[in-house]
Amino acid sequence: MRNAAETRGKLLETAMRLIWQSNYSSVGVNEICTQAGVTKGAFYHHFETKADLYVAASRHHWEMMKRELDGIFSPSNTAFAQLEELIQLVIRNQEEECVGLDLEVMGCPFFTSGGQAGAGEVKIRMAAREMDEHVQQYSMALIRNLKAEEALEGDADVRQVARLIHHFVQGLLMYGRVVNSLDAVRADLRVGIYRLIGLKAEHWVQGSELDAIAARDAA
Amino acid sequence: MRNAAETRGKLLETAMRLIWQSNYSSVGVNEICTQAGVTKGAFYHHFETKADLYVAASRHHWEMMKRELDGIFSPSNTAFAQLEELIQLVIRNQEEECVGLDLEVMGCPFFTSGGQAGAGEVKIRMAAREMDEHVQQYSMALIRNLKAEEALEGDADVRQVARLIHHFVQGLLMYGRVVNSLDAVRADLRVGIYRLIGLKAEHWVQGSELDAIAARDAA
DNA sequence: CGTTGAAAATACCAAGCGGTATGTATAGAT
DNA sequence: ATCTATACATACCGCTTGGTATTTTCAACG
Repeated sequence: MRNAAETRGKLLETAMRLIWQSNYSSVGVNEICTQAGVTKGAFYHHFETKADLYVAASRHHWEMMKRELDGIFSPSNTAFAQLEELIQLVIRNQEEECVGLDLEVMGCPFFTSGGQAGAGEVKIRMAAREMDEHVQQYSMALIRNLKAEEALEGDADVRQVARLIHHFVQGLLMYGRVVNSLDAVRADLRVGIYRLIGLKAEHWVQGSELDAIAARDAA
Repeated sequence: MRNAAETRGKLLETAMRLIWQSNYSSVGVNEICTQAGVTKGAFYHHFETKADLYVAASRHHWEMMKRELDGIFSPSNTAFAQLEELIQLVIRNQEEECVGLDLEVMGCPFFTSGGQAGAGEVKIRMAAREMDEHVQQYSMALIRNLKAEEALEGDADVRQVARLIHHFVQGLLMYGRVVNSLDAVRADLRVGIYRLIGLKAEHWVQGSELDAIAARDAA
């Protein structure tokens, strides 16, 4: 027909973008439609409710993030490279999402919405939970890999450390959003993760190495 | 007159409670007034806008939290006792706020709202920032005290570690809210903080000691 | 070509939003 | 007793909300 897939996709991406910028309850269906260049008729043809759109948009967004993550967690990367690339992905993601906006940090769309969903909005909370579980699987894989390379102090519970990292990163991104500073995120992201996973001191990347990384990234 | 202070106080507390339960943008002025047993005329007599009420409610809430914190950080407590009591305060706060609700974790009201405030709602973000700075002062004091007792590995930047803890706790509380489980918070709160501050292993409270603490608390 | 069914547009709804205008009641000073 | 400023109540404003009902457009198929 008149390209239903494209209309649907536009709604998904527009919704995620707008909700990410502010929040679920303050973004209206009308605004989503307007920004997507679509009428309300089209909206309610594709989605039953606003909440359903949000759930679909969450999954859609995850599919794209998953591709990036799978690239990072390719077995062709060492555990250290995986960790480093993951750290930089977090920063880069924020940079990319914020171009053209007066925000420097957006945070995580799933978590942000899920964490503020009231008792009523069960679907929203469930979506956030779903995403959290996905992400934690990747964190767990990373920690296992680091453990295998004997890069960690002690022998922590893999699942727990994965959660700790998750909590920390989410909190940090939120903080970055509150103070509206990506540098605030950069300042704490790496060291927080290092401390939580108990990375042996000899593997800490810092100082001149960081400059080298920055230079390589710029190229 | 007809007890303006009480009316104002009721509005402040009701607003904080409702917004905490769901979020700033989905709680209406009407609902706040109804729940507070006050009419809209009274509301707009005491506050210019909904945002102003929120800022006032934030400060009001902080005043009460400050009292609790000052008790914990009394010089009559050792640094270890301060840490321990702080951990338990976080849990207890959540327990108390949730009685009668179908939520197990509420998170932090300032941060939750501030982190989701759009680019427009500057006042809300500022309020969150204000509260964050208050809390971090206490965290910094704690870390300095622990450092003075030589309880920490290495010599980390006090201010940074205070931030790390802040990020972690906020993220954890948010997570607890998403999965709606206070046990999820209990499971990770202590160990996350220990790892971030680099508490020497010999000072870790765990296992049987935790049971003892629980028993003492129950009494 | 005509039919059919998905896709999309238009118009509309009751309910709620934040905020205001105006009126009334009451406590305290004169 | 009167006056006044504060504290509150009522009614209303224009606008937006999520959602629906109805109609129109259009591509694919027989």
